[in-house]
Amino acid sequence: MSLRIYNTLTGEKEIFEPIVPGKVGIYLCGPTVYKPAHLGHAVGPIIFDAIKRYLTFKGYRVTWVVNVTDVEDKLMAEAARLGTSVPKLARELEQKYVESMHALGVRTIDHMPRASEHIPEIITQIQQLIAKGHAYAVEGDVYFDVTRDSDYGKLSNRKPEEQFAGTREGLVQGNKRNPGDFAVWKAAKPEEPDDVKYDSPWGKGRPGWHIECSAMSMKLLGETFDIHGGGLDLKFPHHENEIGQAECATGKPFCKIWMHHGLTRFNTKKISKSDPEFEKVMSSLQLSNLLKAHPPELLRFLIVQSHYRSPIDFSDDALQAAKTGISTFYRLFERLERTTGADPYTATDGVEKLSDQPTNPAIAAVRDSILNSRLRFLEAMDDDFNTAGAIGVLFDIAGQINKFLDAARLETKPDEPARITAQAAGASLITLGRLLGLFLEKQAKPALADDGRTGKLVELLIDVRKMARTAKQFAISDHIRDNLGTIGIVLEDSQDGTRWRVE
RNA sequence: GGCCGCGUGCCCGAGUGGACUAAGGGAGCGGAUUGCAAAUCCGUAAUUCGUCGGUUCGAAUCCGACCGCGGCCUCCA
Repeated sequence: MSLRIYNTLTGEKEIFEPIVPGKVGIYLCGPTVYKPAHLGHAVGPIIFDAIKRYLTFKGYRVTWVVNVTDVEDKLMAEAARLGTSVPKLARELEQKYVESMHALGVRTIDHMPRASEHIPEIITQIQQLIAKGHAYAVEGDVYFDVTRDSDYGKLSNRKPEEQFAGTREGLVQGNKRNPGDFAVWKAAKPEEPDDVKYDSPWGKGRPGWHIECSAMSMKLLGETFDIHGGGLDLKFPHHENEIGQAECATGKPFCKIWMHHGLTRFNTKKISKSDPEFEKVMSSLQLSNLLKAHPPELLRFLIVQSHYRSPIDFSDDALQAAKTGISTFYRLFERLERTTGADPYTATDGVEKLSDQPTNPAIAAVRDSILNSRLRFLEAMDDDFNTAGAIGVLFDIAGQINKFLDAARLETKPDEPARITAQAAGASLITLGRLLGLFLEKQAKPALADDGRTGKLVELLIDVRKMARTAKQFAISDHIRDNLGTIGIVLEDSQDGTRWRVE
């Protein structure tokens, strides 16, 4: 089965064939670092991290680039408002962004180029555009001429001449030849700070919003590369303009596949900067706040649980449901460690490594069933990175392992072949999950904050409760369990004794 | 006004012409297990995929109309 990817450019799922066999170049539009990142900013990185993991698993050598736009009008305004400088603000927010991404398991980015460090490349590209008649300079500004680009609009299916008649408010014409033209270079104004004024053939100024992506992607990935991604809201104008600039400058196709992910919604609405509720909603959706309130893996799970092209409705209910769901895996991993004596997070050999030698039917059944699920997982991923379908398979596997463990009773009945099977099954599950960036490392279990004595006290209570149960003094035993429950200590009785955990 | 997308059980969410007698999760209910719970396992819900038509031997899947929701049209991940 071959990998198919939905390409916005053609509107179809296409069989993926890299430009250079065995190698894949990916560019994802990263943040403009002028405000703290919110949940929506994590969607692209999370799904592309999973995409890179999967492509790497399939044997491709992948180079993944995420830009940082650190010279831009909004940044200047925000820096002025905060009484700080643009570079200082940009570095601060970039640092926070990188930390958040790392916490979320996004660890496969190869390059994070900054716009401010690619001014020469940007200027070169603008010069190419001017030389070929695709851009023109007016009073220190340089504009891209959309009328000189015959297939401008092919990504978003727009024709510039038809575009502006019914638009909400007429476009500002200014010095532009056509209303649809856009700036590739902006002249500096005298009152602007010196650290955002760059020398250029057109005087001091700074790049327009789209040009940094064309310049940096081509520098790192070549003039034509495989995959360009970003949020659906960037399709027009940002990506359309990138294509225009890049292809007019080089005369070559810019990017083969365009992938756009869905937007995060809150109260069934997109988180939009023009929303009057924006600021209020923002603080609750700010990544740094969310990451303080919830395990990062939960947020990742929530995002990867729906298909990347669908919008994600974020709510406390959704978060709670995801939390309950993912705990199925955590419980299973604990159970595996308990019953096999091996930490599934460090295991490597999955069930596919178990021999086909005739063995007992239960072992053969769980092995075959997991092997089959593994295939379904890969099929889902091959179908336009259907992470939602893939997670469904993960739940199936967890059920299969639990069932096997229920039957094998390893807690009370040592059985080496069954133990090895359980261990391998767990490794298979974790390995597949890691293709989605899940189960990267063991979750810190909620624990009692103390010097160890409280734990001993809990053990003592469990011991007393056991005496009560033996004597059928259930009022006493239930009193102990119920009241420990109210302070977040959950008791679970089983054949091999009573376990407790903190919630 | 133009362009694009979506509408699947109580909720979320896969599936996009025949292997669908429509994954999976959450909630609910029933059962196994348990002294009772918890955890785990098993079972249970859409004769139906917004509505109405059409194409087809066959449609949740393709086409058309309509209804509803959302996105973009130079702030956006």
